[in-house]
Parts: sequence; C-alpha cells; structure tokens
Amino acid sequence: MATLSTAKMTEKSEHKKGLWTVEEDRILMDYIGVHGKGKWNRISKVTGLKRCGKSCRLRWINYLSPGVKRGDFSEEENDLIIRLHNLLGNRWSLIAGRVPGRTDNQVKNHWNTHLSKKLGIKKGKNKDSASSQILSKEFKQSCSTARDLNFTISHNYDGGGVSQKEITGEGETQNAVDFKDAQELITQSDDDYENSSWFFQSDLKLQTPNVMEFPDESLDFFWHDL
DNA sequence: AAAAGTGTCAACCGCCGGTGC
DNA sequence: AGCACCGGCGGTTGACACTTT
Repeated sequence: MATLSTAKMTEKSEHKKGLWTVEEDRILMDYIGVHGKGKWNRISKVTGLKRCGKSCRLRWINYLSPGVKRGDFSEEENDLIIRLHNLLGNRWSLIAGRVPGRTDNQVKNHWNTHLSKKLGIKKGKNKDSASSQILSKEFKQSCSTARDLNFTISHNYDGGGVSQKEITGEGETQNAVDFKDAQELITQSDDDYENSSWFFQSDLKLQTPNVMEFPDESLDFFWHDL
C-alpha cells in the first residue's frame, strides 16, 4: 500500500519511483476526475505530480479505478482463469478482460503465485504455453476484424473423444453456431485440471494462436457461457 | 526474540504497435 | 517514408509481510 518510506528519486529521471503515497493517489484521482483518463504524460505537467505517464496509467488501472475488485479470487474466478489461460496462454490482458473486476496484473500475479503452483506448472521460458509467441503475422494481417475471420481450431485429442475437430466460420451468424462446438470442447474440462484431458498443450497440440488473433470483442460470443 | 527463508503483489522495464505530423 | 510520441502488453524486480527455525 502507499507509503512514504522507500520511494526514491532516480538520478537520471525527475520521476519518482516506488510505492505511491496517499497524497499522490489523491492528486491522480483529482486529475482524472476533472480531465478523464488518457493523456497520461500530461499529468505531471498539469499537477506537478512527479510520476511518469506510464506509472500514472498503471496506478489508475491496477488500483484506483473504481471497477477494480480487491480481495481473494473466488473458485469461479480461478476456474475461469485456468480455462482462459489454457486457451490463450499468457495473454493476461485478454484473460483479465473476461474476469470482471480483475486487472491483467492481478491475474498475472495470481497465476504465477497461486494457480501455477496449484496446477503443478513450473515457471520458465515455456514458449509453448505462451502460445502467443508463435503467432503468424500473415494471419494477424488477414484477420483485422471478426467478420473477416475464417478460423480454424484444431484439437488433437487422444482421450477426449475428439481426434480432430475443425471449426470454420463465415460471417457472424455462422460463427456463433460453429463456436458452440468449440465451446463444448472447452467445457469438457472436469474439476481436476491436472488430470484434465485438455489441459496439457504438449499432449493436445491445442492450436490456440489462431484463436488468439481474434479482436477482443469478437470473442464475446465465444466466451459467452464459459 | 531474532535471523533466515519464503510468499505476495505493486510497480517498473523494455518492447511493440498505432497514430499523427 | 521516417520520426516522435503515446498507450498497452508481458516479464521481471524488489519491498514488505509472513512463516519457520
């Protein structure tokens, strides 16, 4: 929480670092109350607050924003995060966008400190789990909007009863219908995630990169009943 | 009681993409 | 086209709290 004790000024920058004080929070809140969000780099000029724009933005998003939920994660939230992480990898902002009241930083911290342990996942440079790393640029360029999408989700199940599932969509209505199938795959997960037939990507070869290329809003129908 | 070890999480950093000039 | 600026992202760090010895 905010404290006056350890904050230091750097040699190079006039911007303060470290934990935010109550007074700094108040200044930032006042500024946003008057000017609204955005233009973060102007805050220090307008208010005299010795914080860089990035720091202000982060403080607002992760702490001061009224929509931010505090406290422990519920079982439902854990469940949702695990499912989404399995699907999206370390796309924390995308995951957080589907967990009401939680920020990407909260979700990321919670995953790293609680859920990854719970699931027995070792932290490391696992590019496989962070499947966003292997996105195709061509795909990115070709999928600028949800309506443009012709997506394919492939699953290789050994034990899940589905050896190969391909889902394609052409236009919004068709997508909504076809994604019910995808949703079924997702909801096949049971309570024991460690034993879940769809959890380990190395076994599954769940090819999420395509899915992850969807614009955030285009996923609404996909997550609808998740 | 105190030192050492461990866990948690707020905040920082570097990078990247979008935008405007 | 090239540059600067800004906002956003994921990875990482470090201060503090808590637990163990």
